[in-house]
Amino acid sequence: MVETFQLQMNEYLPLRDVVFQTLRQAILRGELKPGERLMEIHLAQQLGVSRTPVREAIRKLELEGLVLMIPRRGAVVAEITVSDLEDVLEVRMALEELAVKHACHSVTPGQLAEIRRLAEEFKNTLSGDDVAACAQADMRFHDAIYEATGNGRLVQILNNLREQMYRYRMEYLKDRKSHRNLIEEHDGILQALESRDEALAAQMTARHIECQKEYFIQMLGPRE
Amino acid sequence: MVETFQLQMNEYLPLRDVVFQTLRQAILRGELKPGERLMEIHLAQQLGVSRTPVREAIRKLELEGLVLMIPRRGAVVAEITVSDLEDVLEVRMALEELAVKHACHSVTPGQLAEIRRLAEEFKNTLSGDDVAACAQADMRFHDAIYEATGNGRLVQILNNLREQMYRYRMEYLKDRKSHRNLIEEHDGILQALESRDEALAAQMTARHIECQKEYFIQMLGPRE
DNA sequence: TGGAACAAGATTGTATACAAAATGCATAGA
DNA sequence: TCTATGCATTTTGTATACAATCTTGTTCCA
Repeated sequence: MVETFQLQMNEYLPLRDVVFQTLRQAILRGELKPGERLMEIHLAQQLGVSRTPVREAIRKLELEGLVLMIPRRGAVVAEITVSDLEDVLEVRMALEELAVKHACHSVTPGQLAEIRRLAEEFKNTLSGDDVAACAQADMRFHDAIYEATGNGRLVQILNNLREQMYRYRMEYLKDRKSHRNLIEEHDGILQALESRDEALAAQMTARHIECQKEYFIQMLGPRE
Repeated sequence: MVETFQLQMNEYLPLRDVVFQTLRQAILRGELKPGERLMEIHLAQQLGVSRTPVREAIRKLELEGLVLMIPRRGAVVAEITVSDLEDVLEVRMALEELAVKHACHSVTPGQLAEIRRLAEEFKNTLSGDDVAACAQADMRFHDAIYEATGNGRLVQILNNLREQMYRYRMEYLKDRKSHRNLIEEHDGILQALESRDEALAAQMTARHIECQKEYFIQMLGPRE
């Protein structure tokens, strides 16, 4: 099985960053599967670069937890167990609640309008078939809320936690049965933000995460 | 000004990891100051290794946000502003509360005994003069609580957030006026855990963080 | 047939080499 | 004196080289 992920050299970026992003996406999207070994020479040849940028990219993936380093054996794509996923979701729940509560009193009218627009945009993508576009739109909606907190560190951690679950979110979005709930949940969060009701916003957000959690666990439970 | 941080090659670890930990500590402890450039050859020579492990270490520091990469100019130690510190503390507050509440119902009697022992040990170190030892003991006390949650991701993030503030915590611990409060706060948390009172535990933890926050802000406020 | 020992190949860890870019200084000209 | 230009130096980005280690497969012996 020969994977073929291409480097996209749009702008001038160091190769290591391009390789990092390429490998990162390949892992998060499941093109590189858990347990698979990342061998430097092979990756380098496939991407048309030398080992050096590949190694540096792997160092970053290592810190992010996406690959596991085994000394003198190299990197393997990290497994994600149900238990890992539950751990991540528990932290995410706490931080998403923090974010939305914070946003309730820090969001500007302009940001609120943007969030409203993004919620609408998300609804529109759901009617289409492009799951990746849905994921993008969903991400932008939530990002707008994160940004409204003005807490850069919170934004960074939440982004990271969300991306840990990219694969599973895609499955969730593919399932049309979840669409109705998603729209309602986003609307709920939006309304809570508009009325600046912290408690309600937290509650809506918690439900939003909880629904995903149940789906993931149901999806993964039987397998492992 | 010639910095002299030595590599400590206790066990067999890849050089890149030794370099990473060495540079990381040097930054967190303030030996490498914000704004300072990290030049590969110099660091390599100083540490007695080649550029390769140094570069790989820098890639990890970059992802962690401890250094800032400027393309074709290299790495500089990231600035930490008061605002950054407040951001970190806000996230930490939420996650410390999550951890202690979780621990309230997941801590085993054995773990509780260990936490009690570590609280005692912390008190003992406070009577001495070794600030680093105090920091260690404090860390172990909190780690034991984190571990009691059984949530590996939460442990990892909390550890990381705590280390972001290493420098400032040291100042806090040096100030003998804070000792009395610290002991009381730890006792409060311990008692809440023993009675498995989630609300009280969260409240005690919040106060613990809040005190540190006030100290840090008071300390840094005038300067920047 | 089973297992241990050894050898060949593959892979990582580290060092070094080389090219491209950025910086800084010196010098020339207005 | 001030500015601009060009050259030398420094530094990064990438590639390659070499050694240490691990894996694997084969052979030999019990």
